[in-house]
Amino acid sequence: MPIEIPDVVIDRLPVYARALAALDRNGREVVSSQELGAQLGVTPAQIRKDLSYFGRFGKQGRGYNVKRLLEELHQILGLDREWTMVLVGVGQLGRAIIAYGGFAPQGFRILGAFDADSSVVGEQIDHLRVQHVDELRSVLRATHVDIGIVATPAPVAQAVIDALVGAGVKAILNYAPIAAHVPRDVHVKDIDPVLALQSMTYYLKGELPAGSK
Amino acid sequence: MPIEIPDVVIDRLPVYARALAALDRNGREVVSSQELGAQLGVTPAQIRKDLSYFGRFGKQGRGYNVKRLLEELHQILGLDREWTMVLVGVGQLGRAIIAYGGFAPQGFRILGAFDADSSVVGEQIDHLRVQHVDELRSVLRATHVDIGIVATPAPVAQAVIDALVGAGVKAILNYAPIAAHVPRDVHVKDIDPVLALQSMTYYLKGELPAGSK
DNA sequence: GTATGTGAACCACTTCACAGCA
DNA sequence: TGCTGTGAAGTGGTTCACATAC
Repeated sequence: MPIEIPDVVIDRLPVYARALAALDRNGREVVSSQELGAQLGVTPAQIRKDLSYFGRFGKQGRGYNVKRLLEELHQILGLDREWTMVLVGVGQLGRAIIAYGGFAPQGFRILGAFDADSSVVGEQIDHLRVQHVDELRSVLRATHVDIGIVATPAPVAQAVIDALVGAGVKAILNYAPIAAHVPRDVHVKDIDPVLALQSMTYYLKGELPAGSK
Repeated sequence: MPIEIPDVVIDRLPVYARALAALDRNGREVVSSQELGAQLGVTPAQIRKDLSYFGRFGKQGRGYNVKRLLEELHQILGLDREWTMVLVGVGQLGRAIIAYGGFAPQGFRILGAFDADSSVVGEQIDHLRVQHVDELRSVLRATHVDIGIVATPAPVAQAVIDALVGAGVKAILNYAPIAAHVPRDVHVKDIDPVLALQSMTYYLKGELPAGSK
């Protein structure tokens, strides 16, 4: 029984994987935790400790084989297969998410798009035809979907999340500005640039205006 | 000399503020840490302790005055004024960011948009005319800008960040999939939905397919 | 010589639990 | 009585430092 692995560790693994993929593209064959850490702004010990939860991937005196470690991380994270998603909320934000080219190359595929506004339903956006949100349940019953993306206005977001969870979806990527309520076995990650800005301003407050020396 | 306030605390304050704003819109006058915590999935003690770094805003036996606490948080976070931003990278993502309606109501204003692609320069997007990235420095010298938004492809993101930092910008909202290198007095928040997805898959890996009961 | 893997020490944040006040 | 504010205790994650292996 492996001991419990901290969530923060899991959150860092994709960052390591991303850096290793870049090194690999550059033809790099080996990295030390030292060098990887410098590149990522993480201590070498952090990296070694994180990896040690999952195995012994390095060679003393040498470092880590880039390709090998990248494959291991993909396996650990489940990135060695494709994941399916549905998007709910086809406003400006939803359209941008559909158009976003960053998901597919990483194996995340949007299978369906849903909206409550019947003037949007039926519209073709990229490769998707927008369906009415009432059909969400039956679509989820018919098709295997791993992840729900929520890009609705705040007031309806919780209801949408309830519907997704009710249909068995265990992971939510939440763009709506609410604190989602989900059962403990459902995973939620929030994407909220406004919150990110609003915490940075705390530190800016004390500063001199930008540009002044 | 106030003792050092943990960054995690600062990150939570905007979340509290958002919830308080919602309560206020609903006409709610008072909340207890208990209730606010239940709403946000945070322990009441957490909330009280976080707030205690900044003052004593509650009344024993009653709770917190919603309006009052919201104002205090705005003040603490510096949200009682407007913040100016520039966007670099006017691709699909950059356009979506410009079109995004969530910044302005919170006091975050995009003053300029920049791109290296001369076929994009001059284009009018929303209220902005795209400028060449070479003009970034002179614009930043002429205009006070608090925050830089980076929405470029990964390979040029660090150079753009260097330019922003070189011009005195102390906060970066980074949408590019890189680990930014900045001096210690510059603040960076990353927005990366792919990383969010890639850590959730770790937990999904073990699960049964969605929808199976 | 060099860099990993890891128990132990350390540090930071969270939670407890209760005194104090409305 | 009810809920805040807060030292003290507890917990969990990070860093250290060194034995180990290449």
